[in-house]
Amino acid sequence: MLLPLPLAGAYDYRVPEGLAVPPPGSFVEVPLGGREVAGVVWDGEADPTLPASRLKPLLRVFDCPAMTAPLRRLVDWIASYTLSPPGAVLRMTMSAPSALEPAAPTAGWRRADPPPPAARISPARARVLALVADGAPHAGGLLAEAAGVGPGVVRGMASAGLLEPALLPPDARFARPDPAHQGSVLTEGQADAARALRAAVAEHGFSVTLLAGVTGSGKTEVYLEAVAEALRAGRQALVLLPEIALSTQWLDRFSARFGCAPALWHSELTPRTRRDTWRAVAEGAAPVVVGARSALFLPFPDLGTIIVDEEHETSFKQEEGVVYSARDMAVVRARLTRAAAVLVSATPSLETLTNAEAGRYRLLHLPLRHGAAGLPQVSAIDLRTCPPERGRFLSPALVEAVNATIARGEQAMLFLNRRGYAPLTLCRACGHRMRCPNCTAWLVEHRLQRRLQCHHCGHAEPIPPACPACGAEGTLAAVGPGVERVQEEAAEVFPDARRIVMASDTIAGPAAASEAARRIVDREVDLIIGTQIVAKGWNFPDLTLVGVVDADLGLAGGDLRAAERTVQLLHQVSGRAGRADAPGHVLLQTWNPEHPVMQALIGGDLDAFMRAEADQRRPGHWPPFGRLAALIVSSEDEAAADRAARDLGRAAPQGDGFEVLGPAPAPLALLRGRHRRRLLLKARRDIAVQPILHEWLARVPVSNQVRVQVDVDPVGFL
DNA sequence: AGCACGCCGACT
DNA sequence: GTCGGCGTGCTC
Repeated sequence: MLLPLPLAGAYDYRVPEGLAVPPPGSFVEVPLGGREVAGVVWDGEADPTLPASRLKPLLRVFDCPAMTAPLRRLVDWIASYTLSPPGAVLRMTMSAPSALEPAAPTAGWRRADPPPPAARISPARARVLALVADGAPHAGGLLAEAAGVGPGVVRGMASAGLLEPALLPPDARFARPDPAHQGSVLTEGQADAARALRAAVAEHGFSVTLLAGVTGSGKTEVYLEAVAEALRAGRQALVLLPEIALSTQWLDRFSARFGCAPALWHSELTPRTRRDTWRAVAEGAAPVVVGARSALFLPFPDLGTIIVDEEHETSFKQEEGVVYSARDMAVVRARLTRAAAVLVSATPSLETLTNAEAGRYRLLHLPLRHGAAGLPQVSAIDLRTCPPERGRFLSPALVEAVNATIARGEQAMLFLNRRGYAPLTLCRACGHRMRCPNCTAWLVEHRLQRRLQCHHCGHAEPIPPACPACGAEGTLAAVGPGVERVQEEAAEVFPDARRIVMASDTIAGPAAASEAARRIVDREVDLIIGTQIVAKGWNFPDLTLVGVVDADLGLAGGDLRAAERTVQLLHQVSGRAGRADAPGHVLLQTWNPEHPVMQALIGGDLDAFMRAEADQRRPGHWPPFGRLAALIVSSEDEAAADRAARDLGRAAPQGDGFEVLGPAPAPLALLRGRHRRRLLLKARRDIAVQPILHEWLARVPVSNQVRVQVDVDPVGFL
C-alpha cells in the first residue's frame, strides 16, 4: 500500500476476512497511527520480515476508478529519478482526496406540471416558483440561495408536490469537445504539420514531436489537431500551459476549434471544481484538460496525447517539494502510457533542440503563416551613444519611435521584466541599502502601495521616512527602474497616450487578464507597459512597436542558461509586434549591442545562436551534453549549514566521468530566513547521477536542523 | 504529513 | 503543584 506521505516505501496491510484482495491501483482507506488515510494498492510483494501481528486491516475500498498501471509506474519513475519518497510523488496524483467518494447524484428539481391544486403559496415559495418557471431542472442548493430561502423551503415544496425531482443536465465544464466542429482553415504548412501530428497520435504508441515555428505561425491550431485526433480515437488529451490563469485568449481559440471549453486544472480551483474535475478525468468524462504543470498527475485512464506549449518556459520546473520538470515528466508519462507527446515553442530549449537533432524527437518546423506580417524588424538602441536623460530610462530614440507609432494610430508596448517602482532604495547620505531581513535581496519599492517588498519571501515594510542606518531624512533614493517607474516616465513623456500597466500585481486573475486584453484589442489603450506577463500568448493585432527598456537585464549573474533564457524571453516579447498586416518593430535598449544575444535577436538567426550556445556547452559536458544535480543545503543556523555543506564536500564521491563542485554559497545565500549552500554534481551524459547521489547522501550524516534538497537537472541557479 | 510523547516556563 | 510551548520520531 502506498500512502500519500513522505515515507520511505509502501506499507503492508492485512485484507480482512470476507473481502476480496483489491487489485493494484485500487484506492483504499487504511488505519495509520490512529487515523485513517487514503492510499493506493501498490505493486510488489509484502515485506516478509514484518510480523503478521503488526499488520493492521485494510478498512475499505473506495468506489473510484483504480489508478492505472502507467500512472503507478510514473510515480515510481519520478520518485527514483528525483530521489523523492514515492509517497510524496503519489500525493501529487491524489490532489483531490474527496474525489475518491462517488459524486452525490446531481439530482435537482423542476416545476411540477400541473401544480397541485391545494398547495399554499407563501412569499418564499413564490420566489422559488418564479425561478423554476422556465420548466428546466435546477440544483436545490442554488435554487434556495437564489431565492433567498432556506433549504427547508425547497424540501417542503417538494413534499407538497410543487417541485418534482429531475436530473440536472451534464456539467458544461466537461462537455465533449467536438473534433468535427471546424474552426479556422489551416494553411498548407499548418495542414502538413497537423497531418504529421494526427499520424503520431493515431499510431497509438509513444513518440515525441517538437513543433517549432515563430510566433504567428499558428502552432496552436496545429497541435489542436493532435487533440482532435485523440478525441476521434476516443482517448483523452492533456495540454500543459505555463500561466494557465492568464490564458483567456487561448481558451477562446480552443472553443472556436471544438465548440466548447476544455476542463481546466490549476492550483486556484475551488475545492468543489477540483473534486469534480479530478473525478471526471478519472472516469474519462473530461476528454480534454488544459492545465498548469500539476495537471500532469491527473488520473487519465487513456491519454492519447500530451501537449507541452511553450516548452522552454522555466515555470514548468517545480522547485519545491518534489523537484521535477513537468516538460520532461510529460515525455516520461507519454512513454509509459504510449501516447504522443508534443513539445511546442517558437524558441525551443537547447535540451529539446538537441534531442530533435539526435533523432530522439521528431521535428516539425512551421513556416510563417501566409497573410501574416513578416518577422518584426529588430534593432538595438546603443545606450552608450543614445542615453536617456539623467534619472530617465527611455532613450530619445525610443521615445520618438513610440510617439511616431501612436501618431500613426497604432499601439506600442514598453517591456521591462521587473515589477514595482525601483529595485533598490539607497541612502544618499550614508550609502545604506534597504535589504530584506530574510533573504539576500534588495527590497523593491512599490510606490503605489507605499511599501518596500521582497520578491522572494513575503516580507514587506512601509517606506521609512528616514534612513534606518544614519537617521538622515529625505535621503532615500530610488535606484533603477521597475514598470511603475516606466509608467511614471511614460505619463510625463506621452501625456496624451492612454496607458495600461500589465504586471502580476495589476493583473490579478483570469478576469483581469481578459479585461485588459479586451481593452487593448478594442483600442482603448495606446501604450502597454508590462513585465514578463505581456510576453506570452497574446494577440494584439494593432500592436506594432515593442520597446525593451533593459535588454541586458537577464544576462547578469552566473547562470548557465542566462543567455538562452534572455533570447527566448526577448524573442517571445518581440513576437507581440506586428501580427496583422502592419509590420512590427522591436527596439532593444542595451549597453552592449555586440553581445551575441543582441546580435541573434537583431539578425533573427536564433538557430545560429543556439548552435553557438551548444558549442560552448559541449566540451565541458554542460547540459544537455552532460548531467547536473544540485544539492541545496539550508538551515536557519548559518554555522550548521556551513558545517553540513563542508562535510558533504569532504565526503564527495569520486570517480571517472563525474565531479563535485562546491560547496559555495547559493546565489540567494539567505532565502526566507534560511542560509543556503550549494554543491553541484556534474556528470557525463551516460552516467546516472541518482545512485551516486543516493550513496553520497546515505554516507554523510547531517544535523536535523539542516535540510538537504536534491535538484536533478536544475534549471535556475538559485 | 499528522499526531504522539517529551522535557522546561507562567498560571490556579 | 499543573497547563502548554513545539522539538524529535514513528506510522504497516
